[in-house]
Amino acid sequence: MSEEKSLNFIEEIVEEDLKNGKYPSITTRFPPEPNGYLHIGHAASIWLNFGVAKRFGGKTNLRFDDTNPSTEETEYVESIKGDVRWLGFEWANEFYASNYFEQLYGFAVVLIKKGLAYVDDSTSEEIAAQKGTPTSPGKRNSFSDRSMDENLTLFTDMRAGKYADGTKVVRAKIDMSSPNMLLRDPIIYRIKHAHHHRTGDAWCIYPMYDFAHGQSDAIENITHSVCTLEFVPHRDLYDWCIENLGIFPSRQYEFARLNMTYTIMSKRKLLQLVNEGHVNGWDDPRMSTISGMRRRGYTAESIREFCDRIGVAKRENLIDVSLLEFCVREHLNKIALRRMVVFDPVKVLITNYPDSTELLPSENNPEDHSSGSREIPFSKELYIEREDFMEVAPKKYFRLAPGQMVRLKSAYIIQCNEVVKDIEGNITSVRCTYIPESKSGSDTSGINVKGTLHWVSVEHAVTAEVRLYDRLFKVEDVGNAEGDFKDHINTDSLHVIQNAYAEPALKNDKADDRYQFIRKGYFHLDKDSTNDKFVFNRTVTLKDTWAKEVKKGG
RNA sequence: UGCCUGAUAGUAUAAUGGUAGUACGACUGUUUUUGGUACAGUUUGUCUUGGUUCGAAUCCAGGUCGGGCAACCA
Repeated sequence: MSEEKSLNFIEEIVEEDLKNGKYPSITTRFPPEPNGYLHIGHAASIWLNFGVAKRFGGKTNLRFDDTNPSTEETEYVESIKGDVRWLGFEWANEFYASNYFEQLYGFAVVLIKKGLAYVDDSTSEEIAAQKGTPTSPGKRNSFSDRSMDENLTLFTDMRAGKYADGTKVVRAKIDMSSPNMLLRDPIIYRIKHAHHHRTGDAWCIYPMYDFAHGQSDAIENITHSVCTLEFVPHRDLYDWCIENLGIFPSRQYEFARLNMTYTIMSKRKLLQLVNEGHVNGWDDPRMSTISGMRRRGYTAESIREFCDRIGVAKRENLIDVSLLEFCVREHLNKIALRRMVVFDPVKVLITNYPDSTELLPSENNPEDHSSGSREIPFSKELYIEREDFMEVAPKKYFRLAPGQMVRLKSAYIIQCNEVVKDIEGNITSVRCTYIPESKSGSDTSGINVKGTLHWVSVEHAVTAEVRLYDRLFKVEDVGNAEGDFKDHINTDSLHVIQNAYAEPALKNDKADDRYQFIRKGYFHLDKDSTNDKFVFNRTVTLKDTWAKEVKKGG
């Protein structure tokens, strides 16, 4: 399969560790904080963590890093589980850092007893000031001299709820002059009288990330703890805790997080878009969330393929969103059912066609003959796309124009004879004649035309709402653009067509189907659809070389 | 001013002292009842200066540029 494909640097480390017998088998984990919905960047992390374990016969835990009760909610836990499953991954265990609160508390006691932690009554401003700066060392305060017994008592009282938020913290006693700021006696426990989504009000002190993550890894015997580059400076502290606690030696490795053009990859900013109404919820099809992409019609397979193609490395990157679009087109091309839908209609009257209806067969997917075919009603009154007719056509325009011939997909060749306009000069319909011998499948006309158009019979058309999406931001590198990221929002990212005209076959299709509206793009039924109203989201357009040609021309 | 970290076509990623390759993009062309798909081809790269070596993207030294580090966030 992908056996010849070279290993990424994480996989190389794993292969080496396995070969050396450092571990008999490996365990990884995906550790989201349940404070928001997962986005495409998380998908890359999920793919990495689950993928590496799978490739080397190991397992992966799903662990919720829920050590900050004020931002976390059960709703997020549920959405995260749904997203991971939808992406196609199965976790060996579902764990929560909050499961370990008692053990973590015990670890802090161990540190206090070893003289490696103390209770500090300073304010956060004082603590920050005493830390020094990256270029000048910090200074310990007098609280660091408290006796072990006093620290133990104070810590017990903190847990018992005797103190208000912010009045005391526990700090690890490491090195106030370390060049690594994180080692300057970092805070490991703080007081928070807040309701936790799992432990309720059982606790009023909560461990900090740095005192929870590595220990949780160790408790679960995680061999390779993979995280993003911003945690590199945390690794010293991660190792310090493991070493001084004498627990399972999990190791942390870092890779560069995914950045994508025209996209934000920050839960905080995504939350802002939701809360301030710039989008309609976390699963708005314009969002880079997994749920948004799913609703838009992306397939899990195409997202996995994308992750596979972008690879894993340590250098900062900005991946072109067009690669993601390529991946989804590639997959959808193979599975999507072809349908004809006219967005902006112009009426075509075939003057020499009888007043009757004929059923014409058409393939559901030329890439997959097993998908069969359907029958499309054809009659003398049709809709075609307004942009497929021009009264005065440029040279390379292969579509309908006075005197010009085109093929109607799966039907006949027609020729335009006359343009009908209203008093204001707007084109209201086009009068054509058809070539009876040119019927698809039994064409004896000998005529070759360059253009093929999609169409819908007026009498048989069903209407549907179609939602067309554009990128949410106007600048490539939103994360590094000048000013507030909201200044760069594309206010024209949603275009709704209330009444598109679709061939009747669309009525019978199942909600989970993927469609290609011929010449228009890939579409997916939206959850807003009802029994009498269809709503389709455009997942992605087709590649459009004609549009490019037009742009070049003028 | 300190520490950590990175640098290969436009964008990603491979080559782990021995032919700089792949994908996407861009550009040509062929096929096509989707200006889609498929197929063929073209295009563009080792940050820099030295050093080690028969041989350096790879090892060493200096420089340049980018990212990160002083939350009771994760």
